[in-house]
Amino acid sequence: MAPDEQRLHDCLRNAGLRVTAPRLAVLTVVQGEEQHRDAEAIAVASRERLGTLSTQSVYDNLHALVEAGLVRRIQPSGHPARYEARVGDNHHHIVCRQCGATKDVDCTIGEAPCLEPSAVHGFVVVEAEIIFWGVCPQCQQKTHTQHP
Amino acid sequence: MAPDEQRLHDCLRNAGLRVTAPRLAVLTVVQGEEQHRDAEAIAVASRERLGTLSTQSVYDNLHALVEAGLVRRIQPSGHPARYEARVGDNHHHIVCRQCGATKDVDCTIGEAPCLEPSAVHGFVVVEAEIIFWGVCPQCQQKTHTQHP
DNA sequence: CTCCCAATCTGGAATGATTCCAAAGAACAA
DNA sequence: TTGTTCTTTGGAATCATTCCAGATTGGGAG
Repeated sequence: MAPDEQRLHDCLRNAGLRVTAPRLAVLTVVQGEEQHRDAEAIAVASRERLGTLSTQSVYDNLHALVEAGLVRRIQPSGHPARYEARVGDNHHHIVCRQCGATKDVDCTIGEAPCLEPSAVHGFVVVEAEIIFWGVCPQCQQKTHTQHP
Repeated sequence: MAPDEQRLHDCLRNAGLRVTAPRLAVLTVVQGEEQHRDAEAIAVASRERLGTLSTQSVYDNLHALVEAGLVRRIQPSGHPARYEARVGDNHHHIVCRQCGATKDVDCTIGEAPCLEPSAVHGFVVVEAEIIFWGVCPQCQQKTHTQHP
C-alpha cells in the first residue's frame, strides 16, 4: 500500500468509517489540488480513478466525510454545494456572484470575530459562517469587454 | 386610497417599478408582521389577499423587489430562500440547523467587522454575509424530550 | 481463516425550489 | 386614447439532491 494511501486509510478508520474504494477516491479528490469543487466535479474526478461510481455514492461519501469532520461543505446561495479539505481553522470564503468561483479568506481580526452575536433569541449558537460576495478577476474582465 | 397603500405605491414608483396588485400584495406581505418567510409562505399569504396569484408572479416580484433594494433575500445553506423587509443596515442572521427558523442579529462589534478580508485574490468585494448557525429554542426542546 | 451483520453501493425514481417559455393582459407616458 | 413595455399566467423543464430497495462488501467476532 502506498504511504499516502495508508495515511488516508488511517484517517478514515480513525474517524470510524469503513475504507472502501469509492470513499478513498472521493477523499483523495477532495484533498487534491483543485479545491472547492462541487459534487458533480468530484464525481467526475472520482470516476477517473475508479472507472465507475454512482452519483449516489458520491453524495453518501461526501456526507459521511463531512459528518466525520474530514471535509467541510460550503453552500453559497444559489450555487451547488462545494467541498474542501481544509477543516477546523475557521477560515471563510469569497465567492463570485457570477460564476461561483470560490477562494479561501483568512480572517483579518485573527480569531473568530463576530462570533458573539448580541442577541441570540434563545438559540444555541454552533458556528458562524461568513461569505464575502464579489466578482472574480475573470468575470470582471468579461464585464468590461462587454459593450451594451 | 388608504394611507398605507399610498406609501407602498410611492415606494414602488420611486424604485422605478410599476404598481400592480400582485406586487403590492407581495410587498405588503414581506413588510408584514411575520419576517423571514420563504417564497411559498409569501405566495400563500399573498393569495389570501388577492384570491389568486401564480407562483411565477411571486418569484418575479420578489426578484424585482430585491433588485430594487426594497427587500433583502437570505439564502441559508440547505434551506429555501427567505425574504425580509429590513434592508440597508448590515445586520445578520441566526438560523436553526434543524427547522430553518431565522432571526435577526445585530452585530456586536458595531459596524461591519470582518468586512476587510485579508486576501481577496483579485476579487472585487461587494458584500459580506454572516450567518450564525444554531438550534432554536423549540428544537432544543424537541431534542431534549427525545429518548434514544 | 471464516462467517455474518451492518455499513455501503447501485440504478432508478422522486422531490422541491426555482426558472424558462410563449401568449395574454395591464400600467402608464405621451 | 393609444402604443409600448412591463407583468402575469399556466405549464413544462431544470438542477441539485434525496429517497428507496435490493445487491454487495468491509472488517470485527469467533
